[in-house]
Amino acid sequence: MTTLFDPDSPPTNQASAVPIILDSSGQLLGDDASLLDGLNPQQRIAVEYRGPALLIIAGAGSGKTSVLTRRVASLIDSREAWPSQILAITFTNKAAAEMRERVQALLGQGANGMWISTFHSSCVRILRREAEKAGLGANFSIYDSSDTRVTLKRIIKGLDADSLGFTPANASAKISKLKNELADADSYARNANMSDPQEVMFVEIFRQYTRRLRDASALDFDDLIGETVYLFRAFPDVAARYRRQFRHILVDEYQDTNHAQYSLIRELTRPVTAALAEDMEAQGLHVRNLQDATGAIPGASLTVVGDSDQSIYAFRGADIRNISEFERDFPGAKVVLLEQNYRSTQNILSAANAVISHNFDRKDKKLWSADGPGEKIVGYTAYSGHDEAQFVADEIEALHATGTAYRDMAVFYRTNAQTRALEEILVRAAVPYRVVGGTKFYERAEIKDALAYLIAVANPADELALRRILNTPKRGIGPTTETALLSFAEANEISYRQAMRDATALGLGPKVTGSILQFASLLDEAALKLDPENPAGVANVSEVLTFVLEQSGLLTGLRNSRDPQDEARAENIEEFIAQTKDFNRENPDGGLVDFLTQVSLVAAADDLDDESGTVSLMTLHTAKGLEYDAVFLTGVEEGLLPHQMSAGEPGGPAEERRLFYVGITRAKKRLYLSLAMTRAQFGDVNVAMPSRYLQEIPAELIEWKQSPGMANSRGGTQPRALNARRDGYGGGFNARGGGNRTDIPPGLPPAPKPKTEWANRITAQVRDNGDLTLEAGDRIRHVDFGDGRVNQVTGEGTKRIAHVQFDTSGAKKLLIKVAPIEKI
DNA sequence: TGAGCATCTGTTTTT
DNA sequence: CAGATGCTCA
Repeated sequence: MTTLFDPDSPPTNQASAVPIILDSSGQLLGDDASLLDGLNPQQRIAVEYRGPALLIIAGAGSGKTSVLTRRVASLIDSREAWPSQILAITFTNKAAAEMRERVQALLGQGANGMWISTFHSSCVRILRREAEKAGLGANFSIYDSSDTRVTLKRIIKGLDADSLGFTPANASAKISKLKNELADADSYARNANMSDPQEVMFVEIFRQYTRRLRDASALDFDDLIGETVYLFRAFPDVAARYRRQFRHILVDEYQDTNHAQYSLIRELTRPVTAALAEDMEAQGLHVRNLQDATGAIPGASLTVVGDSDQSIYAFRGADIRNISEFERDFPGAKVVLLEQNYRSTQNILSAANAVISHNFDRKDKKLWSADGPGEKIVGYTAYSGHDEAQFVADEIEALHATGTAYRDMAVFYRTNAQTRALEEILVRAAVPYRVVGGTKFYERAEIKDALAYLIAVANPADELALRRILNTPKRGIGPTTETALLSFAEANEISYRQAMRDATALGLGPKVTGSILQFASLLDEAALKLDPENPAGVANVSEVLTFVLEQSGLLTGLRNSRDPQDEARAENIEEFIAQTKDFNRENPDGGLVDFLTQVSLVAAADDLDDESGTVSLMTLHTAKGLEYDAVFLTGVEEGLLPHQMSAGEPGGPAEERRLFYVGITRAKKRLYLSLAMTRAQFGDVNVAMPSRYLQEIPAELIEWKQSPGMANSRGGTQPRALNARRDGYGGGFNARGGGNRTDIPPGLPPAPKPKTEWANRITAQVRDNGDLTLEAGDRIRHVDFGDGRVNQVTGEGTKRIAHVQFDTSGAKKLLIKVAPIEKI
């Protein structure tokens, strides 16, 4: 596509070898001065140091993004590198976009040609470009974890492997782990104990999985990295081209890289032999000014940034040794330590330091701030998850009232399941919020269906996509027909798609045969629209989408359905159409494959919208790299943080502690730690204990609004009476030992349980006060807060909000439509 | 073929 | 509790 390199007079290669501060012309100093503005001495070194390898140990909030962007800007500004010679790897696409923006702002000019992206995006870009050598079509599909699961499920079923204890989940975890170590089925088989039937079976599963993906011309997330490494290893000339191109490689969040990613970086930073350099020169790829005395091209200069205290992705294969042994890996590497924190108050940092110091086996590092102690950390022990949520909602409102914008607040939790209680209460309390990640837009069934149509058009070999939409919308092709097609394809060694075109030969009923043929030609017709030879011109993404939706009747089917949920699904699809139009506008040259790539690689944190005036809810993992004025860290309980599942794993509790540490250090001014004494899980209510990590925070840093002790003491204050109802577990918490959730407080009738009472449904759908109108002066009764007086009503239509002064529970905001209230 | 109902099972974090 | 699976019946 584009040239890999600015052909005219590439700058010198000296950058990677000679530590310079000043260019001979002296120009650097002048321009760089502004780039160094406001940096502390360590940060300056991190920006200015030049050499083959630099490790920046950047504590939380130590301004590493700023350092990284200035470093990139200074490389370009000083003409040590063209933008196209820089490869910067970030953790999320959002971080990449932000970095690009900031570099551009610093340079005041286009920094086009820089590769700033995630590992995965960079690899896709390389693999699509080199598809032929990699043995793939340039239109290869990218399988996400659910695609992997579906594929494995079929394999396991076919092999009857579930009897040996295999599930899609555990098989995919194991395969992923191996791929992160750059192992494949064959290399694994060589070392496996093949007298163990389970091992034999696993090898077979792995083999079939690999085969299916290859047949479908698909790669999973792990393959994207691994295949790129294999590509470089198998084709030294290809590797040489990229080594020649990327003279400066920067990797953020290095502590979370796994072995495959590490290997990729190693491949990219190797020198190019004199012979290969000459080959390139002969092909017109200029190398003269990159060569050293021997004619070789020295390895690219590598900068990595990380903090081993924030390593939280071991479960994904992240190897903390990549960073802890960096100096051994890259002898002569310069190490810079950034410890001064510009984000949080000292109280927050002291808590963070205290917690993390309980991890042994780490280099001691103490974050400090020049900004003073700040507010104390607020602790709260709730009676239940709902009570905790109510505390969060109340505090959010209080902060909002005193001037903190909603967008500057965030609520963190360990597991996605915890959002339920939080959402329910936040909706009722009319707090504008947004769940970051979680069930993502693209994971919705109807969107996956629409996507599968696009994938089937782009990559005819992708059997998975094809089978997903074979009978969506219903066209009378059931499982029987599906398998018939499958065995027909296998018997004749043709693709599934081709089998569909040849459906007449299957001898099925005329009706079914007709639908198959019609479906097949629908897809073929759509594919024709993308053919560059097509005289009508190549269709863009939204045109293709509109075409398949219309022809298949997917959207109209949903619109005409009488299932009320289908209305929302239709809206989602319309939203999806709108997104493809946006994509067309923003990427006039972008084709269908580009769109699908983008969709496959969006991360949870990517869709964070800074402009939105809403509170952000997210997992602790998603929170990495972000910061907020006020942070609510919820569910600080044994079993949740640290999570039960981590207990058995080596290094588990230490990693959970780092997770807690990451959460704490996101907070700039205020930090709230909350826990619940009982938590509803899987329909059960369990008694929870305060997290061990709480005790690691010096007591004087926390001000408990309700301490674990207070909440335990019998008849303790109950400032939030949420536990009063809800099928009984309210008064029952005193009965320790757990499990007795059916305790009915004496005096209450044996709960006839009205059907709308089932709590954990998004309230907006269950409870509906309809046309209930309230005005100032009305008295109301609330299920949890008791009686109160309406002071004011604001908002319109379904978003009307009552501001209520309760007799015993204080002032609250309530979303009238969904709040559990009645007029009295 | 597919809709509707009963049972069972899993229960972390994510590119 | 939610999602998946398996069963029966139209």
